[in-house]
Amino acid sequence: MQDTKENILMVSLELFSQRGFQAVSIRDICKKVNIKESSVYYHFQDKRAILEELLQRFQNTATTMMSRLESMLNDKSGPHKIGSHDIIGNYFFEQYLMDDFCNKVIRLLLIEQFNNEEVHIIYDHWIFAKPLAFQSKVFSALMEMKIMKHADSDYLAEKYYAPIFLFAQRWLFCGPLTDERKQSFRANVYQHMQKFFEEIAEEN
Amino acid sequence: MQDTKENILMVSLELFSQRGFQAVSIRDICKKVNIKESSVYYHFQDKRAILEELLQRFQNTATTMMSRLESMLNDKSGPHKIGSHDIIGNYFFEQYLMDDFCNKVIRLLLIEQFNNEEVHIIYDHWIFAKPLAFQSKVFSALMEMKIMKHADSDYLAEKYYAPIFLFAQRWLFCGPLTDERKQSFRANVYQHMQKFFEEIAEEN
Amino acid sequence: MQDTKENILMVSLELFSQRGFQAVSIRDICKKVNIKESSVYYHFQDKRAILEELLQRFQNTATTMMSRLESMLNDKSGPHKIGSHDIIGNYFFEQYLMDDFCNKVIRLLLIEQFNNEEVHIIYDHWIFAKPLAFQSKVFSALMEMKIMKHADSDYLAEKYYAPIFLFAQRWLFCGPLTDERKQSFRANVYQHMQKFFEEIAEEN
Amino acid sequence: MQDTKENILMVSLELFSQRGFQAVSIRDICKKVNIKESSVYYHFQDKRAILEELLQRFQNTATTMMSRLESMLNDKSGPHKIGSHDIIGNYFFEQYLMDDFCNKVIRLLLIEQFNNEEVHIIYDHWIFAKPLAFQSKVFSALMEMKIMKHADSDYLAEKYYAPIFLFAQRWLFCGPLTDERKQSFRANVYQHMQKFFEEIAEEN
DNA sequence: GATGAATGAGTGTTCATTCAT
DNA sequence: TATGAATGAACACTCATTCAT
Repeated sequence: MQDTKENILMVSLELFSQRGFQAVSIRDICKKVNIKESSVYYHFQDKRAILEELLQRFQNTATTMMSRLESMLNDKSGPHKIGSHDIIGNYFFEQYLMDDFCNKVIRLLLIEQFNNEEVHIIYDHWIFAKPLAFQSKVFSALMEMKIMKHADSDYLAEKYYAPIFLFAQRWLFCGPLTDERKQSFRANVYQHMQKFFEEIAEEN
Repeated sequence: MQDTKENILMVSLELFSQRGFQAVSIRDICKKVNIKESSVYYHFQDKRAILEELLQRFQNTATTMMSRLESMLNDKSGPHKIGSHDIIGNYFFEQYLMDDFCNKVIRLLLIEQFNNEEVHIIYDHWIFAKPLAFQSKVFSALMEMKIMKHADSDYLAEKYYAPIFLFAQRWLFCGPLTDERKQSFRANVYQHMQKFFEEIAEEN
Repeated sequence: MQDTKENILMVSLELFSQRGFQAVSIRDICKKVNIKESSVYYHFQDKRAILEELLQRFQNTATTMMSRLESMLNDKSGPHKIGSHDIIGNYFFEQYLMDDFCNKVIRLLLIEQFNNEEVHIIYDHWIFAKPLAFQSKVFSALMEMKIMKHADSDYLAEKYYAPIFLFAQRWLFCGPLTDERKQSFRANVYQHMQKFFEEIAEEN
Repeated sequence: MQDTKENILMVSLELFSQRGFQAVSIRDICKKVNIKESSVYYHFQDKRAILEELLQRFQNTATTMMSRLESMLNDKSGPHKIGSHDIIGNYFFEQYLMDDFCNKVIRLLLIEQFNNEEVHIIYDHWIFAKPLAFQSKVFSALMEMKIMKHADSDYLAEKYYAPIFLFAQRWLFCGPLTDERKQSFRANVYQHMQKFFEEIAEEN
């Protein structure tokens, strides 16, 4: 029933994430969805409303993902598992950075942040502020549990997250999200994580 | 004489770096340059040609900057100085990432890389491949000179460059390039560099 | 039951009388009636049919009003009373020119007469031909009854009706029909009528 | 040279005066002018700007006409001539109410006054306020010159102007301005003026 | 060097209307 | 009775570009 609206959203996201919001025309979207242009306006007030619904959905998804991760910090074994990267790998990499929907929205945010202050704020929050803050909390927890040597957890979070961010930018937010690129990302990122925790272990 | 052409280029870059190539119209450019739309076509074959001239100039600048850095590797004291970050600070940060012209082109590349394979290649080259390769060579040189403990120089380059990249993205390639943002970048990045070299020193 | 149809008619008239037929959209009407656009087509064949029903109702109302006035001419005391303006004031002013429904239709006729020959004929008939002819008959009756000096009754009707028409155009068919405007109209028009009959009386 | 702009204005006026501003499309105008729709936007900022230029020109014309009439009041023989209707006939009837340009603008004002407060003000000024005030001044002048019996000049102006207005509405601002309609107007209006001045003469 | 004038294709959006439910 | 969903045609307007001057 609400197929058409969903199709419009998904096609729009695909195109917005490639060319940016402005450069995609309603005609472009409709050609791909196979509807007439006027039909779009039954489902959305205007072009902008398509963008806004996408951003809203992204923020809901990201919020859910993050609150799942944070709830693990309260489990006894949570911080361990997060350290040993199963969890981060599953939630943050597979279901967020490499998830088809989220990946496209993040590209879109990346492009639109210069145009649109609202977008810039969302981008900064979900790509920098939130992940860094979370990682810092993880390290604090590990320090409290005496698993890690006491140190500046913010600085550690940066050291830990910066390569993840770099690999993501280089492999996941450049051209089309192919399986090869995902593989390159995973290889780089898991190597980094392993070495990072080895170095920490040595220090103890 | 060639004032008008220069004005067109600079105004175009300003706008392209904010909204992306497609979303800027010849009208927008001309309004700011204070000429009529038809006049653009005396100086440039078409809109695309403006973009291409900008990309060409950027590549020339970047090439010059990089070859200056590389020529230092052959000086005896070069690798030292690069390590002690005067040089990187001056050439790579001040005259490249934070230079008005280069900063704007890099934003533009960031936006256009999804649309335009040629642009993606330029972006990847000058933001990832070249800086990482150069840094790796610096570490190799330092290792050969026994100043650094022998290790995987590519991996070290990543560890060194990733936070620089992250801070650049976060502070220099988001909204307008203000003095406050430049200062945030410098503070973050110099702290990282200092700690990085301290850690290396400790290991020796 | 037929509430919706009635609402559509009244809202349409309101809007048509302000902006003209063409400039009012089905959407505009439906927004005010609080129904969906498709619902209109249950009650009316098309947009034009709304207009036609309004015109029909107006003509019925105007016919009734006029035939009431005319039937008084056959009463002995009718022409007297018409002369002494109670009747005209009540029927022609209050229940016609200043009646909410009729006033709006007349505005609409005024606007649409240039577009639509049918409308022009209705406008001319009910605003010029009928009132002038009726007034002429009144004066003829008064002359026959020796109450007025014999003269050209058509010319007298013009002299009598022209200021009424002017005041109506100036106060009743310009912006919103406010109480102040009604009062301005009444003041102007009753002064005119009084002076007119005084002058006639003097001549006798 | 500026032929195209002039053509756009004249064709627009023709159509606006028939259907009203909103109901005329840029397409309609261009079809008649024989240009492409985009060309309109070289000459005018937008559709509204066409209307505004027409209103401006009308106001200039009307101002000129009125100031010519008023300057005659200061001539000794002016008020006489105005009374004997040569002047009014030439300036106010032939060059204003029946002038092709002014006639069309007045129709347009008549239609648009309900939509547009600015238009309503212009209409009221040039159709009611100004002509009535001028006529009142003429009568005052004639009274001072002892040519007319002293009386309420405002009231006389109304009596004099109302039939002119009625005939204008009935013959000049209904359908197309044909020669027959102009003739009907002239016949009605000159008869009224003659009788009006005869009646005044009798009173002396 | 620069512009006045034009244009064909395309922009987002609104229109009256249809029709199955 | 009313609506959800769709549509073809039209809407005002912008686009990059051309070309004679």
